[in-house]
Amino acid sequence: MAKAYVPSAAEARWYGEWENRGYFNGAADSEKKTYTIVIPPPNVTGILTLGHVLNNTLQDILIRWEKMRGREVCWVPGTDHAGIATQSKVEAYLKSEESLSRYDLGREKFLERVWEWKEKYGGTIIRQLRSLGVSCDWPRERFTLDDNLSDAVLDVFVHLYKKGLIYKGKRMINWCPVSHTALSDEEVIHKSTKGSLWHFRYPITGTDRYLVVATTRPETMLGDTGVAVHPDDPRYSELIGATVDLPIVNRTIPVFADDYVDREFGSGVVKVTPAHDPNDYEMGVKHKLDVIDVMNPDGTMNGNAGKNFAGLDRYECRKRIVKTLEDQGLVEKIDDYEHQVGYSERGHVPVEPRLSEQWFVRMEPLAAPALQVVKDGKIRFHPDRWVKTYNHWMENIKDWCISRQLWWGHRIPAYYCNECNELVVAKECPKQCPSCQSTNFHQDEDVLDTWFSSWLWPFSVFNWPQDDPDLHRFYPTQSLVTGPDIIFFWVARMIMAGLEFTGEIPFSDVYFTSIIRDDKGQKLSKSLNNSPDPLDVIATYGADALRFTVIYIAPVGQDIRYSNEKCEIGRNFANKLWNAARFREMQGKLSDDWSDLAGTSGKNLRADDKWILNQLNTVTVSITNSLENFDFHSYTLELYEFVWNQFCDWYVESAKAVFYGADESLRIEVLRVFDFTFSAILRLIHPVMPFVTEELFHNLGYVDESGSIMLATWPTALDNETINELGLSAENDNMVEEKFSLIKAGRNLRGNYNIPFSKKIAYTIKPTDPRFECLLNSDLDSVRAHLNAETVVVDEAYTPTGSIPSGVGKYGLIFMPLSGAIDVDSEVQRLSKQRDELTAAIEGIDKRLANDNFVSRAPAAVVEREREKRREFVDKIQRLEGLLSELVPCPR
RNA sequence: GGGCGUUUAGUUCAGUUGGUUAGAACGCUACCUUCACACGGUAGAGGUCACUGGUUCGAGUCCAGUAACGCCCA
Repeated sequence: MAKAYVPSAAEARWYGEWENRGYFNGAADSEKKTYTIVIPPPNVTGILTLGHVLNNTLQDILIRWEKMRGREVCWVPGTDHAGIATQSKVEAYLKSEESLSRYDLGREKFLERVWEWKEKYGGTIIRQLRSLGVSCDWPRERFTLDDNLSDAVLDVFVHLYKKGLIYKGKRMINWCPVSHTALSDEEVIHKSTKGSLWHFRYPITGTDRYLVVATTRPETMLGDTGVAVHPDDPRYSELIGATVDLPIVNRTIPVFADDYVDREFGSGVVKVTPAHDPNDYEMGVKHKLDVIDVMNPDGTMNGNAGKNFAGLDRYECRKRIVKTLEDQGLVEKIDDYEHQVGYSERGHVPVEPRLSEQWFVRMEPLAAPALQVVKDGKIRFHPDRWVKTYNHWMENIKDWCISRQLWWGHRIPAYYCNECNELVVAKECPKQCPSCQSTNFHQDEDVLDTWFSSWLWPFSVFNWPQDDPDLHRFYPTQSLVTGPDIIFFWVARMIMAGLEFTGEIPFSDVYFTSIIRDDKGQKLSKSLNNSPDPLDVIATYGADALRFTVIYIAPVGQDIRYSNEKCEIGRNFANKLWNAARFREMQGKLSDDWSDLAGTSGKNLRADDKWILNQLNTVTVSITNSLENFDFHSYTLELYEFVWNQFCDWYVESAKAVFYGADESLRIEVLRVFDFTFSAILRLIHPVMPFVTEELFHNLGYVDESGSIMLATWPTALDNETINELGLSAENDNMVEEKFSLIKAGRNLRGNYNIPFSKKIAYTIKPTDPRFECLLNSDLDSVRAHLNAETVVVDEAYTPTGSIPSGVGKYGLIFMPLSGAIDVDSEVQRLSKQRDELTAAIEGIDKRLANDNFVSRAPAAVVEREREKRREFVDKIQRLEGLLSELVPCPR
């Protein structure tokens, strides 16, 4: 084996092998209980980001783990067609390559080009995911525009329409002036923006007075059709019913009262533009105001704006309006003003509220049952605080605008009769108009929001509504792993869709991942140039290292601060594991009976062997528990701690004493314990580090060429009978750990005199407890190894004569007899410091014990623990005093 | 404005239902290429647990308030 782990070799060797052997593929005809995950389908135009790394590693951990636990697993991968993103990308491509717009090509030709583009460049992310080692069921890969999935979309549309839950209507929607399409509320990002609050004077008709209106959007004044004040505002009450002369356009518009108006804001007078503001629209409907649309779809002004402004961009128009009003003396003042502006998620420009004809889904009836299943705990969120967010949105749910003025997507299955304009909603173009019997129809031009296909993903991937065996076996799915940013877009809607269309919850657990930021806490973004390419990271540190690190550094339910350097954590850990295996390989071939401990008795084991087995047992239970609770962070923390600080630091060193020793039968026993433990370690790590564990499982001979750790079983806790037979106990653990702590005290003595660890020296241990003495004598070799001692003498009657460096433990003392002179002053200082710390601790304990309230009210066990602690500290102090009294200054 | 979260060592974070002298990693200091590993070993320094008050025999942990930062919604 190489001196250090080389990830690229193992990665290249195993991924293709796993895939070829079909390990990733769920079998619908299997008898096993199933475990299914559907991937959050990444954008087909996307490339792998660290967010995907985190998300997919988590899913892979679950899948690999459940497979080892004996479930028939199926992880369905795929991509979504990402309507706006993909269409814009291809449009930009055609523009730059061929100077063609989509209109030049026409709908059909353009779509051909998008498909071509998708085949050529799309799905990069799917190929990249493989380098991460994910065990997706690739033959089941789906795309939201696949025939089956499209069919599901049409079915659902027709179903909801017939049920009266889909309607078409003229409403105020969010319009993206760049993409020229409607957006749902969820696609609008509110950003705090520095702007101005302009105060304009609107002359009151027939007087020389005026009303001051405050606005953040001067250009919309061209479409004003009213002015509103609060009904109880005494400043304006007499003007209600009057009119003002709208400047520039010279339109006479009414002053009316509406309690929507905030008297405190601005001047307390609101200009009302029903065509360009949702609240104004509501007021317009209520007060029967005219609706005058002054803008084109691209955000420029139209003819209604008047010839001086028509054709201008909305922001250019704003400047000119202000200028014009200033010239006319109609600007009262301009205040700086910071307010929330809605930006298009895709177009990155402010959205324009716009009145237009769109398709909507009535959400309230769908939300009610979806709210209930989460309330009932049938679907659990992790961390569960997201339930609050979910509930809040669901309880205040608004109708979903699902039509998009795009070409790339599922075209709305609505047909209009060319003769009488009758609307027919059906999966296919009707043969005959039900109203006028005409046979000529045209289909609605719009396509559906991409999420309208995504919300069906958990069952459409299994060919719903067809009667498919996969659907019966693998749906409902079990876990969903996704970002909290799409809880509304996707998670909530999937729950609604699952219940509405299949009558079942689509999954039972939802894990919301952390958001990855850079190490300064900034969001990763292309413009900041702070998003590392995961493929580069994998090339440098290895896929396992990246996987492990990302999980290890992810605090539960909080943002991750990531930097490439942090991947050293995972790389070093993989290397540590590798070298532990390498050490084992040097000791000869694998034990024949490594897979269990049958026939082994505690009589044949050393205390250290019992200790590591008990630790393994504990960590196995604990890790399994962490995974069951979706606590991935703890999972990696516990693995790291156990492998590094327990197994490698203590057990491997302890085993060396036996491996390099003369007792052949003991050697066989210890090798077996080592092999048993290490095989469990590899299996426990496998879900998060699939490559190195597979490589080592083979290198050490746990499986032959044709086998795989993927097919190995997940370690479980030993039963009580075995535990008793092996003599595992907390008492033994405690003794062993006290031994380790005395060893550390011994090493510390070495450090104090700058004696390198490589130099073998003599130690004497004076046990103060017969059990401890017995423990030491039963395995002195390992103590010698841990101390790198020439000799270790255990002598219960030992009395130091003269000044000898020493350390104190719970069950004994350790001495480092030196031939040369010792530094008495520093010895005195060191031991006194320890004594003083203990004295202080005892003072604290005495204070507690002197308190009657503590003694009478605290649980007896707690009080007893304090007393026990006190005894221990007093003992230690006595020993320290004894040692101190022996230290005599050397004559100088 | 409403909601959610965070604040513990220089840095990034653990810290179970309140109960040892509050832990780890990285970084730092000293020593060490010893026979698995310098992607390593050994030892060490480093913390009035954001602040104020409360509950309690006992608070990093529970409660209330304050501050700062972050996210979501309006």
